[in-house]
Amino acid sequence: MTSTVSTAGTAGPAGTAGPAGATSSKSEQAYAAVKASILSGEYSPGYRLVLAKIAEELGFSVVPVREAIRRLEAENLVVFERNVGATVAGIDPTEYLYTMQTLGIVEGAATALSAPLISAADIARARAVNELMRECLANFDPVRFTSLNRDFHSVLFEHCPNPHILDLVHRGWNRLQALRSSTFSYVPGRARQSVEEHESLLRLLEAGAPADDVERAARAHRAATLDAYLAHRAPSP
Amino acid sequence: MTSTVSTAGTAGPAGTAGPAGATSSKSEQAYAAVKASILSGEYSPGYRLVLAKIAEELGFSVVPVREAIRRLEAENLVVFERNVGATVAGIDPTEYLYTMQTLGIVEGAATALSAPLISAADIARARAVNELMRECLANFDPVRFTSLNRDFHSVLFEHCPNPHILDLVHRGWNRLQALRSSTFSYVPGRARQSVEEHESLLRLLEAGAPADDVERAARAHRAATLDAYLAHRAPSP
DNA sequence: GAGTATGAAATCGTATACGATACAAAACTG
DNA sequence: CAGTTTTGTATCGTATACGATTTCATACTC
Repeated sequence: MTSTVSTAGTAGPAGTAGPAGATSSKSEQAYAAVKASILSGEYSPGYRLVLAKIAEELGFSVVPVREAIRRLEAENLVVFERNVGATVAGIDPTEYLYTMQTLGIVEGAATALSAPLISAADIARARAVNELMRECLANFDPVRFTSLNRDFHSVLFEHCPNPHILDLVHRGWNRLQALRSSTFSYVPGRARQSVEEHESLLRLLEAGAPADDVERAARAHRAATLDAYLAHRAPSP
Repeated sequence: MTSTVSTAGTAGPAGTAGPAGATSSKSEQAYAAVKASILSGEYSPGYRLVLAKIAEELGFSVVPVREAIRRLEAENLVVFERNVGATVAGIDPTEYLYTMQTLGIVEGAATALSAPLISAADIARARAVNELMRECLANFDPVRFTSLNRDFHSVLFEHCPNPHILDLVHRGWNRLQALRSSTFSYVPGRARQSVEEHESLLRLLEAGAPADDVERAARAHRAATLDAYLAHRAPSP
């Protein structure tokens, strides 16, 4: 591998095209950079993404940056307005509802499809994460709690054999992460209940429950979070 | 009326869809034009999309065309290869499986969410379409059958109040349409069975069945099509 | 003659340039 | 002084240009 290309090598060009090996294009890099900034929170919701500015920061021209941003738009991480500009997708209760509902559906399916492929080691791993979440409850650490929450669920759906579904799940999680929905949807009593539901889910998986049951449970888990948020916020018109 | 294209499915950026006649940007136009060509079958799977050529045809420069194509790539309607070019997404049994499975999930959910909003008139409309499909069976008209099939299901999920889910459903259908999966998945006995399942679905809706039942039925309907295809093709390794 | 270097053509990726649009502030008018 | 017009600036949208990469055909070596 290390051997540089140099002259045409006899080495079979067969399918190398290593996804990682090939230096990524600038639009790829820009995409990765901006996405990372959004997910990390450096660019918070509402942040104005000025093409020229980002291009300058990265040392690229605006063209690849524009492409990157439109790609992020397709993932609903930024909002683009014609002749005005792009901003990091912001919080909106309705959108939150849509996103949570959609994620509940695709994540439920992904988890159900993963279920038969989850090993005892996976479950142990997830349980360990869940215990750390329990600690966060005591320490009042919602940021870490949210991060661990994603880790927990990742273990449950990561074996999903259908990449399309998996992609949708990741998009949903990314969107929530970009919205920084942690502080937003961190309803007092809910977090504790969530941890308990996680444990139930794990027991269901350990018992080799039918896919249908797993799906229902996973979906209900998310619906409960959504409902808690809605109830928490409903009183005020 | 002939056009089944349904402009939905990933509407313009920022959900504009501005009917106010705001002239769309060239990249919008290019997007719409190329998308239409793919869905209509003018550009079949495997067709090579050369930027300069399309740009010339439309009278634009390559930049907006490139943007349009990358957007279509995000919808899985075209495949882009670095430094090589774009081609219309082709048929691949595995991809077909992934797509059908995913569509089954999101369409099932969309239909279930629509159910309470479907009127008697909607059902009558759907039933009329289904009768036309029955005629196609006699006339051996798989192309029209497939087109009507989309119309039928559109009636059932179009009231879905969650636009994210609706968008995913449209994407799935578009992808199948681009793949021209009709000829591909038109398994002899299956079409007739499909029409009967449609009738069952309508009766379920008329009876005001619980959302869960509707969802299960809609999903099973699609799974049955997929299974028929798999069984039809399975014998040969 | 099989397989490998070499070169030319096609196409993409990105930079730069400029016109178009939108928003805001200043100037004007009654 | 309120409302309207004008002007200015920031930013986007698209065209054009050129270097980079791939691909294919050709010539070459053993």
